[in-house]
Amino acid sequence: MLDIQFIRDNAELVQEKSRQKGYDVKVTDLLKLDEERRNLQGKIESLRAERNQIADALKGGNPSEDQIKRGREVKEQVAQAEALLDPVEASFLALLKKVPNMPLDDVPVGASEDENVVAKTVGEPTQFDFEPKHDYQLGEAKDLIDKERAAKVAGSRFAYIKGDLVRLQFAIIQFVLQELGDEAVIKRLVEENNLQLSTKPFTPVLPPALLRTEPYVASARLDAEEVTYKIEQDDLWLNASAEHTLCTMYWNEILPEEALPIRYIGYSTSFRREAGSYGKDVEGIFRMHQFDKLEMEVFSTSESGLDEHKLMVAIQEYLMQQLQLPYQLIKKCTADIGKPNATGVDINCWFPGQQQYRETHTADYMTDFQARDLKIRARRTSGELDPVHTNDATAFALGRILKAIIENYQNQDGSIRVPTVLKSFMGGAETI
RNA sequence: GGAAGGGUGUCCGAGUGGUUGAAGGAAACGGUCUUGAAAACCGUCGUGCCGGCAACGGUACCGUGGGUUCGAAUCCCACCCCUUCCGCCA
Repeated sequence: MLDIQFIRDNAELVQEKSRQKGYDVKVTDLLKLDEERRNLQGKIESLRAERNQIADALKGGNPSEDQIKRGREVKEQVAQAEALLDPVEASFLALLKKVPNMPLDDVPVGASEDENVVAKTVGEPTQFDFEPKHDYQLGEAKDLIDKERAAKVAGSRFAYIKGDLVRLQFAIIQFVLQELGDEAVIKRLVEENNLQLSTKPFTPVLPPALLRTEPYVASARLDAEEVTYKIEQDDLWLNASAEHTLCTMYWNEILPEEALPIRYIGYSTSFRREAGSYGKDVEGIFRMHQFDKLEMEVFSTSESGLDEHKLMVAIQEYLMQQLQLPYQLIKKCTADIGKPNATGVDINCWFPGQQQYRETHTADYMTDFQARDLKIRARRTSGELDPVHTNDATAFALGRILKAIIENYQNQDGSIRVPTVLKSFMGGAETI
């Protein structure tokens, strides 16, 4: 959530920026409730002070009938005042939670994803002297993807990924862990982008794939039950991304400033109900109920949060360039960055089967919005406590990136070339 | 699934209904000592909210939510979570 003090001090700005994000919150209503709440709270607190004084005076026991009577009266008054405050407090909190994070000033203002801005295009759409095929055509022909049998067993939007395609996935994982675990790579990207950052490499993490409601809600990421699977029996949700179980890792903790930045590269299977997207992308492995993902998560100080975001985008581009995949860098507009985000970038990779750029990566910078709810704070060397800043970003969503490789690296005979940087992890194989 | 034990501050850990925002220890910070460091010694040291320019004052918080009481970390009820043992299983 946003800092209420910030909202009090910047009511008009908050109203305007919320509107830009498509959240029609009534800031004046919120502030009215805030004032009401503070008034009631003041009254309750002075009544409580009186109650405490009475109790204090009676320390040691043997109170008289009169004293007990007076104590009871004040107690009754406190209860009445609290009963008035409770609903006000509840509506105040509900409204406060509706306020989205403020977009940074350079986020393009737009009403829908159509107004996202292409910041740059790297590489050219892959050229073929034959009609390029889709992932499912190539994958099914070579028995690398079997969705039909998966549908029999698990339903639509599931697949058996097989054979060399599995080896390719593990090659990508190995490659990413190698690059992100290499301080020299991080250092180069930090320097090339003029970032004031530590060169600390990313620590690989295998997080749990399920999480409980309470931390999930606190992460501000459980906004739509349509996208997330719930295990009713056990109050557990299947994570829709490793970021959900990574950002909640330090829930309710105070981290020493010296520990920051904390940089993780998580690997987890991700589950999505895709309830709102019936009929969309039903072919191939672009939009699945289950896919594996390598996800970066960084906890940092407030000063370095934005640079950490830039570093993560630089890493995404670096990885795409290493795989020599053509892509566009998309600056998401206010309507598309999402409620907890201050800024957001997508990478859309070129898919020859569809002849278009489609989203394969996203990078989210939440400033302190997420950490305030998660109560993750940094103990600064000055002794102050400060919510940390959080960033998450896709390294690779394996389903989509496998599809991108299959389609961009296809030969006319249906074989698929192995990207150069992955060959060493594929036993030197040239094609699959 | 069966049984037991626990959730207290940055961490460990004590806590008899009022003198407890909470002993003691560790860590951290400041200092004394030292050529320097360590050790030793002295001091400081929870968080949120409200009010105040501030010093500070008020209030809440001992897993969560209720209850009893003039007064609850402490008593009662419900729930959540963790650990250990047995069973089952990878």
